[in-house]
Amino acid sequence: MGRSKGSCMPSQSDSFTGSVWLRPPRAQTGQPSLSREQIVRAAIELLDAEGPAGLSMRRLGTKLGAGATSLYWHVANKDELLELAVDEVLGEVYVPLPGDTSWRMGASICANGMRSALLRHPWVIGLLGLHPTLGPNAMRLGERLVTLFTRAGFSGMALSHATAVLNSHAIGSATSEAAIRSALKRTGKTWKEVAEDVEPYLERLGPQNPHYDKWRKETGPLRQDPDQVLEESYAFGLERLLDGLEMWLAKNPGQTSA
Amino acid sequence: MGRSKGSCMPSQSDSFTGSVWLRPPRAQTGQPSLSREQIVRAAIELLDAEGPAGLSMRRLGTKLGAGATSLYWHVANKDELLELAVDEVLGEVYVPLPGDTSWRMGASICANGMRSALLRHPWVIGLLGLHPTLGPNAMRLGERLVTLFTRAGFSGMALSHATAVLNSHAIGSATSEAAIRSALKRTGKTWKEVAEDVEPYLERLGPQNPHYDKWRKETGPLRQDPDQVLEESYAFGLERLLDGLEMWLAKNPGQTSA
DNA sequence: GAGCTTATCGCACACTGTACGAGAGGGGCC
DNA sequence: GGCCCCTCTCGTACAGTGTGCGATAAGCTC
Repeated sequence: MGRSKGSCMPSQSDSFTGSVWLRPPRAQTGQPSLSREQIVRAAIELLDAEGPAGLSMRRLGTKLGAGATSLYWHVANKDELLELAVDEVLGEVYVPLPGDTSWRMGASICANGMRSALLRHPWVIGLLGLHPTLGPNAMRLGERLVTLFTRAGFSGMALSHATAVLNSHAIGSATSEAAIRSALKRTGKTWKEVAEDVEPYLERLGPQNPHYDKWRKETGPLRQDPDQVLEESYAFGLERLLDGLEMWLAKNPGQTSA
Repeated sequence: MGRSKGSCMPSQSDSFTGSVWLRPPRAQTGQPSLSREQIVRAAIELLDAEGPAGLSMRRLGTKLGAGATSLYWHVANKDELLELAVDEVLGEVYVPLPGDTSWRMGASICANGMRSALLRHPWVIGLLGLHPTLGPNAMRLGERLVTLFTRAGFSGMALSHATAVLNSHAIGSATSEAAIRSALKRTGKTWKEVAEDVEPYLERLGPQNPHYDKWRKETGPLRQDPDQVLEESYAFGLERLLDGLEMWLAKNPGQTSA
């Protein structure tokens, strides 16, 4: 494993980030019993079912009825495979064309889509910080968001910032939510059981964190339904965010140039 | 490797998430030449220097002048070590006590601190989605945030939602930013060189993403200084968010009960 | 047929996390 | 002193990892 010692394959030049997207695809005239798309889809299935640790090239190979190293013909290495998988997941995100709804509704739909895609495939979250995602599906998302926010009245760098903050909210919320869901799944416990487990620990730390402790005892977040709380928390943040963007728009009416 | 087959150490019961925080610490009366804190700090150094792939138990051991398996006395397994490392990093985040500033300024400082801690230690980002972070430093952060937002006028679940959205913004922004910075670092290229590499790819995808393409050519995000753009993008989002929260406060004046 | 390209695969290497059990060293008891 | 026990360190071993390399096979063009 270790740091890559430099690929020796001349056809795969490591331009920016060694990213898949920037090099020409493989020519193809042989007898392909394996295809890149097939590989990526199978990888996603494995990752969904067993998390990041569940994907190994050997397991993926046998799942496809192929030798492990056969995959390396279609995919430069595991990192690249993961990049492809991430973009594939981004392809699931539905973003409405503008005109179908208000920009505010459109932005909500987009963020919701992003959030739920990330929650369907939580392993993506841990990969987002590694490479910039500039696959075709990521680009399509960008296109739709630009369209949406342009119509809304954003332009220039503010446009990019607005789309970025929407994305950040989806990613950040999904991160926190995935952390909780993963713990629930891993332990197989119910929320109530977890709450009971954590209680004594929180009790012990109470004196050091008096305000939190007070809030916890008054509001009792651990008594509530986690699905509802998480959803509500995400939605609350989204609304505040959109309020803030709307406010900015009101104060900065569209100057048509950048 | 594989899924853990259940620890046989009776003193380390796997309650919630198998999390470190919920089990009693080791008794200690021997001749410790190694300590948990020392291990965690060394792990952080390795991770900072070489990223997630740079940390292996063996390397960590030799860095500490110890055998690899000696570490397992102080730390149940690698996952737990990472959990400890994450909390240690969260300990770097400075959150002002309320009264020192307005809640809005306090919240900004907190989010800034979170963001910069994540950017100093980008490997943390990939770990946040795996376990809920409830180490003492995470709790301290929670305490401060609750204090801050309570004074601001939030209460009940809205309080938790408000802190969550602030966190989400910091995490989400840091994720996007870390992705870019990691690519720059990995390739050793300047932003300008990267822009030139990506250009033809974007050009090729232009026809499919006309609005994005138009925006890109008018605004030229790739021509700008990335440090400034990223900082600005984060700050823009934060301001919109705080605006939104302030607006909510104005419309929902503090009912003192939950 | 020859020759070239595309694609698959077995083997090997360096490396991983960590279970296991053997040991060293010190403290408390008789 | 002698004894035991508890804390801590470490060597060895095992199953499993990503992937470089070279040997194949299968199809296309001449």
